Amino acid sequence: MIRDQLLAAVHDALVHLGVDTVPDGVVVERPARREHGDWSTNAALVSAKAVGKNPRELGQALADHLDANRPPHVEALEIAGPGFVNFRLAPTWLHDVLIEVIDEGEADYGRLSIGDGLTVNIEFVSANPTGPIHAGGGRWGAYGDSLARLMARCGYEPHTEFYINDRGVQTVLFGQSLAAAKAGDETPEKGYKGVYIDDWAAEMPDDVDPTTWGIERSLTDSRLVLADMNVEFDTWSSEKALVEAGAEAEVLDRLKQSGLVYDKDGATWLKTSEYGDTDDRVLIKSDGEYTYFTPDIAYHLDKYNRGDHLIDILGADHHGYAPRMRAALIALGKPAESYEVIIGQNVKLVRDGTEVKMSKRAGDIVEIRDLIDEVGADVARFAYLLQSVDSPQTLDLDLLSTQASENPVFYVQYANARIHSIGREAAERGIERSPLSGVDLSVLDHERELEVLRVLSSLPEVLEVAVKERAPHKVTTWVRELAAAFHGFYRDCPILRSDIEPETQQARLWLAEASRVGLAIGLDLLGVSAPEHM
RNA sequence: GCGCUUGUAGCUCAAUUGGAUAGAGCAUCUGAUUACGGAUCAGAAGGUUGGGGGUUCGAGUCCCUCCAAGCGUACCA
Repeated sequence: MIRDQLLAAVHDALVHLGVDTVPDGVVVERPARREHGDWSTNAALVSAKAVGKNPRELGQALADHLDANRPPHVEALEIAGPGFVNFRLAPTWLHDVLIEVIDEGEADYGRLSIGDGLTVNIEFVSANPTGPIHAGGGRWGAYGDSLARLMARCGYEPHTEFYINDRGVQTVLFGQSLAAAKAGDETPEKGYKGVYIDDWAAEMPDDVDPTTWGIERSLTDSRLVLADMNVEFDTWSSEKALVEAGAEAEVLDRLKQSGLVYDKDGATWLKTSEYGDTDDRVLIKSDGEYTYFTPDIAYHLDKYNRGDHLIDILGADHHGYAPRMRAALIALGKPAESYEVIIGQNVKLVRDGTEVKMSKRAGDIVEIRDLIDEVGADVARFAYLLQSVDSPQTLDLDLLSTQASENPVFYVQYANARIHSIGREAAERGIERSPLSGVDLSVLDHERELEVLRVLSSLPEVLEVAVKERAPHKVTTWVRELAAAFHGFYRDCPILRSDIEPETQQARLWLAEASRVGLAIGLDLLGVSAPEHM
């Protein structure tokens, strides 16, 4: 890749100029501003101190040396600002990008190997099976699924899981609430209320265990709505099954071997404070029951059977949970860095200008189902992935539905539809793309054309940063940029118009095809469809 | 009180993880269509990056300190 070639040239030049050990901070990057060239290096700024020169002086020497030994495509070099060396490249480097995109195609362009085959277990959503998933939970579905897709493209082997808390106090209460609703009795103390309880109770047959039936009803609902969002899990893990297989006792034994288990006040504790937790935690309550924590440790241990690296995606309301789980896993001999927790900030839902507080028990929830039915899966999913999970998200339900047609997702999908429209129109006129190897790409020199290629060229870098930072929203940003570049190209560079030279037409047809490939890759990573018509 | 996270344009959010003049969308205003889909394109306006201090060639980004918001601080799950 061009970037590596430039970096290698910079390294050589630095060594030639007496910088024996090139600092790690030396990079080749894309300048923020076009007038600063196509690529730029901070080498002189970072290395100046080591050789006792001022940055501009070193930068000039660097530029001179690189000018005398030009890397491929480089047309001009200049020194700017505090000592940046800027590379100006001939458009040929972008024509090479087009060839690369077409050759590698949807399946392989931007595919990276940085994951090196590491198996990663990603758990997300894991909403309690005591009701429908609310619109806030949809964020984790969209995020987790896209993260898995992103990791798969970057050389990891992700395995996605949904943990089902299908036993314990809450599930019993849920069953009781269903039974009460069916019998027309009052909701039990701290029980579950809401329209869905009444609806489900009405569906419930007479001769079933309400808890078991209710959990299954809830899971069916969750599976369907997640599938509608294009979110699929490789494994649905049942807490109940784990417990019935004796996993708690087993994990307790293993924990005891760490010497960190002790009894106090009639309860059994794990000394999680040994590994960074603020307090020790209870494994077995004084009434003899396991806490939620114990089977969950067993579950996390179990997940290592399906991944060498664990990722938990948790809402901010569960962030306090991470230190104790990490401590427990360390106690079990797992490397601290093999357990990763991603804390996502919660979603705030606004309707009629006021926040909707969500609680399953109070029955006041906005279901993800409602959101999808109202705005569509693509709009919902794109909206979730529009921003970083580090920042709290405000979803204005009114805005999302009334502005559905102005949603950025349509802007991107429209670009795709236009490309397909060109294809249809070309077919109708009997115009075909001739083999790329015979097409003269040098005619692609319009700024609009080059901009499309520039955006396409950045995909590998975007994916690298996105996967390292667990930030699929960067893919969203990129795909919007690509759509913008394409719309600009489409507007200013006609392809099928009768006065367009055949050479130009061929090159532009291929450019459109490369754009299609880029959009397809980006939208697929986001789990959003790429319709051919709109 | 303590801990985690966040604070960027009127609104919703970006910003190549320390780079050059902080960018998009929406909303507002102004332009563009004998065209392959106008769900488009171009432009204007909008900012003391919550306040203050520090680190260095260089800070929205790192450190300290205030301010504000969200979340957490169970022998609940």
